[in-house]
Amino acid sequence: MSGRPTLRTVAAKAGVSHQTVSRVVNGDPTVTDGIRDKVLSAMRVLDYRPSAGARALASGRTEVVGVVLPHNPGFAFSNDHLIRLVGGADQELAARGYGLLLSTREVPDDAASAHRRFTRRRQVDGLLVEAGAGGEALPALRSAGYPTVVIGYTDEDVYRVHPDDEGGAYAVTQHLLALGHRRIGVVNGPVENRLAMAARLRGLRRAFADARRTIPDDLVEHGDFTAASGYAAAGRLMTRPEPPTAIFAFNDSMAFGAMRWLREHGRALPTDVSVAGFDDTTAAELVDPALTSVSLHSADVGRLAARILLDVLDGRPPAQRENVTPSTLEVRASTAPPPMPN
Amino acid sequence: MSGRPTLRTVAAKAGVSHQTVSRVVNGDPTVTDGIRDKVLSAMRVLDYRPSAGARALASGRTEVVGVVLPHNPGFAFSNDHLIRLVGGADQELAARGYGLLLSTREVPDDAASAHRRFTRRRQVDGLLVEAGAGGEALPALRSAGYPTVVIGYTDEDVYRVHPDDEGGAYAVTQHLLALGHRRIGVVNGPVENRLAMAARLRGLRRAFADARRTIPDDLVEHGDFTAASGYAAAGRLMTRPEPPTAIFAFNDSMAFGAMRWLREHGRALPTDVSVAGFDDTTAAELVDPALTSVSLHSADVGRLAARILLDVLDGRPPAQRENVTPSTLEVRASTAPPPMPN
DNA sequence: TTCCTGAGCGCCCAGATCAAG
DNA sequence: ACTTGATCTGGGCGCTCAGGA
Repeated sequence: MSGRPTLRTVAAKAGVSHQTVSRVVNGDPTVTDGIRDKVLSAMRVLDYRPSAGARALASGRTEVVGVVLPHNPGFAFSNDHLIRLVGGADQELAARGYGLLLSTREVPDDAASAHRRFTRRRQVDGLLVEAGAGGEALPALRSAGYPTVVIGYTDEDVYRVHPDDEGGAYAVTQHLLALGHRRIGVVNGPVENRLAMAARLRGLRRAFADARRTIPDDLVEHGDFTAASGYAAAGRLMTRPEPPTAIFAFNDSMAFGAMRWLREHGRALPTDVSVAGFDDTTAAELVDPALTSVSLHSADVGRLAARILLDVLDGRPPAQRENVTPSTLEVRASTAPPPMPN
Repeated sequence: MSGRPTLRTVAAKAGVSHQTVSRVVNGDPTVTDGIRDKVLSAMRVLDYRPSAGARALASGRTEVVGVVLPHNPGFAFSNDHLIRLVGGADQELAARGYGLLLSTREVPDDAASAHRRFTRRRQVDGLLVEAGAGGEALPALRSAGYPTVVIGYTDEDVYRVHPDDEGGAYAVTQHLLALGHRRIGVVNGPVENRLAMAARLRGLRRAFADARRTIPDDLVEHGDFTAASGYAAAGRLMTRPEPPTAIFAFNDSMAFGAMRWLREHGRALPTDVSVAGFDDTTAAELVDPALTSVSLHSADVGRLAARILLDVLDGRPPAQRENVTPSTLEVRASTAPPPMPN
């Protein structure tokens, strides 16, 4: 006597069997129109709502996917990226009637905790895992039989989706070369993201090669994605005997740090030195000069990852494991031709 | 023959009844130690995992709460705020064994859609709703019997949690007054957020009153939380006969817009004009000069909202409907004493 | 074809049972 | 024989699926 109507309550009211009501609820096309109307109006009158729990129990599917995100404030991934990722995934999942069970994870912590929250209770049909949040747990997930799509880069042989980091870096480099820059300083990212960083370096090298220019190999510095590390890297680059005329930082935060170093040391932006970033965070267009950066279109990444997972769940797995979404160069005021040598 | 072990499988292996296994799983203290050990080892050997669906069906509770967020890129709420909110809520929910089902919502859209995704299928025990994402649907939710906690401001008589906007605005104003500013221009936010904006105005007025200063009532402009509107508002403020010496924008984006206007019109920051914002987004410390702003400690807001919802679900509802989390002033380089009149 | 019937899915709850004090 | 505490038994939560009418 919980009060809520069930399939059978509705069936009794509509004068049909519970199974017929089930067919109506699930949009079975073999239901006669007259019966369907009767059932629908009974459902409306009783304010019937199906029970996800009962359905999950009987069918073995929950129609919910788990999303595992890293959650380490101010490090590695921008909040902009994460929230757009989730928004895109949610949009795609909602369109197909799926729910999104979220688990954030403090990144240095017990390895498998976030996934286990889902899989230990069998509340999800599959998983979307941000690479930084749990690449190391993938074998366990696979053996547990959970279809998984990784968002980002991984060595594991799983479905994965990532933005076109190589293409983005290519576009930045090409843009800087076209402006006339020859000595381009690079602020590389941390080893935790070595696969994404490798892709960006490939794009950089390819752009130099296509322009038939030799890449100055003494101009790569490392940072850890924080503004402070970008500041320090800019200092190291600019105090070399032959400093660069442009700095390409592998994320926006480091680019902002580099801009700060340059301003504090009397360089005019962008006339003395150009700066470009990566990720196109909201801050990029708010700083002065606005930062040229690569937009990853994070919502598209989330959408595609969700679509692939749903396709796998529907039994039509995509042909390729690795899927790439386009990224685009956003040219803003922070990049300009290098100063004339005189 | 799905393969997965059930309570009864474990029971058979351990030589006890299924109900005893259930008691072990649920931590019933009346289980004898010897039996508990036998059951636990059987569970381990069989890799038993409880089925959330079956449990939900039998108990009527899902141990999942729904979180409804607005999702309108670049407007009204910063991504920083949202993601920290969710992170805090998730942390609290996870600690009590609850899951977090997320639904993002494009804000101008069909009113109740996001909540209905949860409630129509009865997959959640309660809801956390961002005020901007669904205040208008609250009566419907309440009548449907879903315990709900609103994050933000609302006129409805529901549990709600919001940061101390009034205190934050008080702190900013007091800070500016202490620096010597008398004419403080205000860039107010949009009417959609009128309750939060009213709280900030109260803080502003109280600070003037406590300092025994009269508030210049001709220095309030409106914006819509975008940088462009902050830019325009700054223009209107600074071209008055007696322009302000400081601008207090009711969010960071508008503050950035104001900074841009000031720079483009030859004002030195902060020596000619001070600027303060609200929300303390990541961009605040990346711009130059770094922006003085009010930190809302969004994760704390999310945590408290989750805790209140869980308390309601546990049958021990808090005494008060309205709950406020502290916000703090982050003083940075964008605020300084006004120029000496000469 | 369209609809119906019956048997579970894996769990929780209530009441029955059984060992001890 | 009469509590008290630990364990067991049966029924049913609301749905889907297979097979029959």
